[in-house]
Amino acid sequence: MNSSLREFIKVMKALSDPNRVKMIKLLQQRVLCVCEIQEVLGLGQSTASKHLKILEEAGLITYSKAGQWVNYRLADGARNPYVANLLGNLRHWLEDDADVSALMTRLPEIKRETICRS
Amino acid sequence: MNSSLREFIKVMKALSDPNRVKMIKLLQQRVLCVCEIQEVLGLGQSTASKHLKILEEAGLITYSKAGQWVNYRLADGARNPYVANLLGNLRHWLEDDADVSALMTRLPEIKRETICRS
DNA sequence: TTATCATATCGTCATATGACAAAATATGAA
DNA sequence: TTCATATTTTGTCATATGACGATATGATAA
Repeated sequence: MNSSLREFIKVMKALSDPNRVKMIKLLQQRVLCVCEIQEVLGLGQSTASKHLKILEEAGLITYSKAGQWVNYRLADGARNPYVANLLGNLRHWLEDDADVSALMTRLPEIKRETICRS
Repeated sequence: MNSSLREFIKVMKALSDPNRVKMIKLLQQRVLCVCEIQEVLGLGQSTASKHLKILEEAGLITYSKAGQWVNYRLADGARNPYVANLLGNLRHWLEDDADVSALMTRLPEIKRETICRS
């Protein structure tokens, strides 16, 4: 079990940026590729990719390659029960935030086929 | 209820520094004044004070003045149940971290009367 | 008042962070 | 092969963070 302070700090830092928190909230809805996330959040492509890497290194999300796409999804809670608890908390924590709510509303309109070209 | 993304980020940032996390762990044991915290963590006085302010502004701790001393303690969980849950989590999260364990062991030896002069 | 002690704030500096554009990789199609 | 697409990596820059010392504030004691 990995409960070092260093790991804890990594998780907290990962959740210290609004865009990364929004990414977690989005991924709690469904699996997403980088370009979908980039589109919803209005970020540069490299910026989105970098944020996703930070979340992945903190153990909060995982990815799998599917052809030219990289699918990101929430990590399952098996690795660390405290992280699992925190992510569970986060499912409801930001329900009254206007920005986050707006994202949740817009997410169903975001379709990979519309954004990406293949 | 205060569940805005901005408040959430403030909490995460407050917990993104090792010294501040240690302060929370120490305050989970007992009430402490600034000079005790400064001594245990080996920080400069201004640095300790500044970190405590950040924790206070995030709603994680509170303080009360007692003469020339300022007593810091954990905030009760009433303000935000998610924060309360997180702090509860933190009671056991870092049990196997060597640095934190060492602090816990040393804390009983730290007495305000020994450090402060009055 | 003056002196002392505990704490807070300010100024400065080195490092960390987050943004973007540009270049590098990797995959799939022609 | 060549081209286009999706993603990652790299470089640069402005801002944020954390450290300290010096100074300011606030309370107690003489």
